[in-house]
Amino acid sequence: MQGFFQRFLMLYRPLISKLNELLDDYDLSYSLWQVIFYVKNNGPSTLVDISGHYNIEKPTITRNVQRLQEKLLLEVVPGKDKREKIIKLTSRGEEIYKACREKITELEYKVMMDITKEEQTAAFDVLPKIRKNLINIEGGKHE
Amino acid sequence: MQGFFQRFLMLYRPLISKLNELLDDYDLSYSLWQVIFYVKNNGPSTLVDISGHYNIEKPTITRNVQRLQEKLLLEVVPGKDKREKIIKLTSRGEEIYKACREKITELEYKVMMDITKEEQTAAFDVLPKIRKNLINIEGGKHE
DNA sequence: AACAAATAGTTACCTTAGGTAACTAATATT
DNA sequence: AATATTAGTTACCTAAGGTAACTATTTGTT
Repeated sequence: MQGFFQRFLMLYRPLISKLNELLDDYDLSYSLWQVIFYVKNNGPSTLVDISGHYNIEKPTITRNVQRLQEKLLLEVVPGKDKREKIIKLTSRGEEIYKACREKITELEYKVMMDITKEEQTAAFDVLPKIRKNLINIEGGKHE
Repeated sequence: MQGFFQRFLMLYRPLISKLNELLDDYDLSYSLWQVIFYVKNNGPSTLVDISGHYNIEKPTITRNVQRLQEKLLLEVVPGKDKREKIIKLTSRGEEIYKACREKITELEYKVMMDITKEEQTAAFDVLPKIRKNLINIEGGKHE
């Protein structure tokens, strides 16, 4: 399947910029959206949870959480373990989540219009498999 | 097909970092590789060709071409139209291309091992369709 | 209980990959 | 000939991420 990565990566830039454009209406970017998305779908979380899930370093998440706090979309409460901070959506955060979720789903729908259900499903299933394989190979760094 | 973008973007970071790791052995990064790849597959090209193909602004391509020239992988000759510069692979560039191409194909193979031929093909075909749809929607900027 | 090791989060600073505005030189258009 | 467009460049900016080194708390170990 030579050329798969090429095709994959040719989609990345148009997609991320379309999403950023869409999210810009809510004063967000995809990297901020990811945090909201995680907290919405996994419940109140720590920084380490989010960092681990996306494989993004803690300082980056710290910054993004801080920015979302300033926008009043997240609130942070101390955990029982006093080192931890528990990150939650505010009600404003919930609203924005819903609005963005709808817009994104709508875009997903539009962009898939002319693609058969079977192909959609295949692609949908393939992506996480590739990811898993890639991560398993990846002895590169963590040895 | 809600969640497709999410799955897509969860693959991006591991993939690009794996590729950068691989290309680092040849003192390249994916953004430099893209230029080599284009010139190899489309023949001697101008900066505008490359910029247009990847939808990346000219200054970025200028820089990447300059870096590849320093590495002696590309050479640049003036075009008939004297505004243009024609960008070609050097023989060293051809060699590096071949070596990287092999490594990348090998990785593509590994990462697809446990995926049926049908699913592979479906995913392979779907990606450019989505890209096309996305770009057609995208009145966002160029109006 | 006391102390060493690990963990959560932060701060300061760096890197990569890209973009914008404004320019020069050359070619096309009127 | 004068004007507009195009190819490429330069200087400067931005977004998104990383690393190293730090503090404050747990957790484990003796």
